[in-house]
Amino acid sequence: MTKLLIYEDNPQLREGLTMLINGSDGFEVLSAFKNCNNVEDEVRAFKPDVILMDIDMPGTNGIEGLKKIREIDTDVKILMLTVFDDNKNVFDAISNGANGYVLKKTPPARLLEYIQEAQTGGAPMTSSIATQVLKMFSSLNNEKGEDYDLSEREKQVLQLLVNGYSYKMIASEMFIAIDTVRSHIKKIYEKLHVNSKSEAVAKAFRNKIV
Amino acid sequence: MTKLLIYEDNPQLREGLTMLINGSDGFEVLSAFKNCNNVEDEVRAFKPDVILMDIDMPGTNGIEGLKKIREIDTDVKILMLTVFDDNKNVFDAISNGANGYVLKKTPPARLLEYIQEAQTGGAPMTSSIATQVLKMFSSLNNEKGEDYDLSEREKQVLQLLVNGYSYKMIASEMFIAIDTVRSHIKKIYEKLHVNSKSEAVAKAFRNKIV
DNA sequence: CACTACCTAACATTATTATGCGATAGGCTA
DNA sequence: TAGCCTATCGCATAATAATGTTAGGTAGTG
Repeated sequence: MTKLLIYEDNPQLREGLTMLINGSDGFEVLSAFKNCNNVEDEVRAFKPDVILMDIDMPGTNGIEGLKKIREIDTDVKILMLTVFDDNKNVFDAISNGANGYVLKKTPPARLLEYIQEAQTGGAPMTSSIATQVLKMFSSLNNEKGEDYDLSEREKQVLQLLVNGYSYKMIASEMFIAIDTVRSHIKKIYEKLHVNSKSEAVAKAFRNKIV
Repeated sequence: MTKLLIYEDNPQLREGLTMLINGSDGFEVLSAFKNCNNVEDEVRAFKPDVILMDIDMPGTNGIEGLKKIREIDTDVKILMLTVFDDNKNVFDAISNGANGYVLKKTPPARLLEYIQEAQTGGAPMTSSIATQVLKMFSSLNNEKGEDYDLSEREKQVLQLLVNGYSYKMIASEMFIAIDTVRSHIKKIYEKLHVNSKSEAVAKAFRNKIV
């Protein structure tokens, strides 16, 4: 028997969800609340298996509720419910340990499947949400800032600077004179609009040039 | 009519998938291949809507195939098929622009739904895969390296170094003598096991101390 | 061909860093 | 209370880095 708590401010939806779930074999709604103001106490008292959490609620919203719950319980499965596949909320929900994220318009039968999946360790997501997640993921790795038009040689020098090499070491590593290293670095500083090694290194990291 | 290409080395599964999909209204398998050796030409020739791509194939594997396709076509939907929800592959697939990732044991009916979802811009995922993705996501933001036992004051100094401040500037910013700055920095270098500003800055970035 | 960008190199000067040694003072704790 | 850590400051010196200027050779482009 899967035991649930529901947090949803809209009375119709709250009632509807409760009836749907209670009318299904193997599911039981322990209680349903219209806000998260006492979410910690409630979770502690009811010890649910799965929590359905609306994102958009007056007072303590769903993300806040999620955080509060995760402070006292890292095991209970939390399924976020939302009307929109809004980028910011998806990100916040995920980074705060939500187990799934589904749109409210999900058909009842599918919703029950999702609850089941969440309980057994899955991470059910409406596919439009999943798209958001994938986009965030790939953008995380591909966000390269400007590359400042560094020439090949300049990039090599910068890379060595980042690795902590001194001018002397760079010169010997690249088989060029130390004065040439100076020239390159001067050019790099101009292009990056900096005027010290550490600034250049910092900029290299921030813009993922390295 | 959704037009598909299939890449799958196992003949039984390849035939099975083809028959399943061709036997379903609205779907048509244009062709099925046992490896990705000529994937670019094939995709250009057939112009499919969706590609089913096995991960584990001899020769060019599914991830390589994915990359090759993405070089010539960023629109076609690519659904990765795999036996295991293996962390590394999931990550690679996602960062290279896969549109979905499903286990081979997915029931046929569900697989057809997934294909449909992928075609309409969704990102279908088996929920165990989604769990992987969420874990990766939250770990990305929480991975802090060692903090090297820097004192409060030392962290402040390091932060300013990262911001490109010179000793002089740090001194005036922190209202202390430049020689004190020197002392702090010497201590920081000892703790980080480095011996130059740029190395310290690099280490700060790498270990997310800043 | 003139122009531009890049890589190379040298010389000179000043500024900044790195390092060593020493010292005072406050706070914590065994 | 003695011992330890942190934060503060000073002095001195050697090593590096930053900046300015100049310049030869190569390659590509309008």
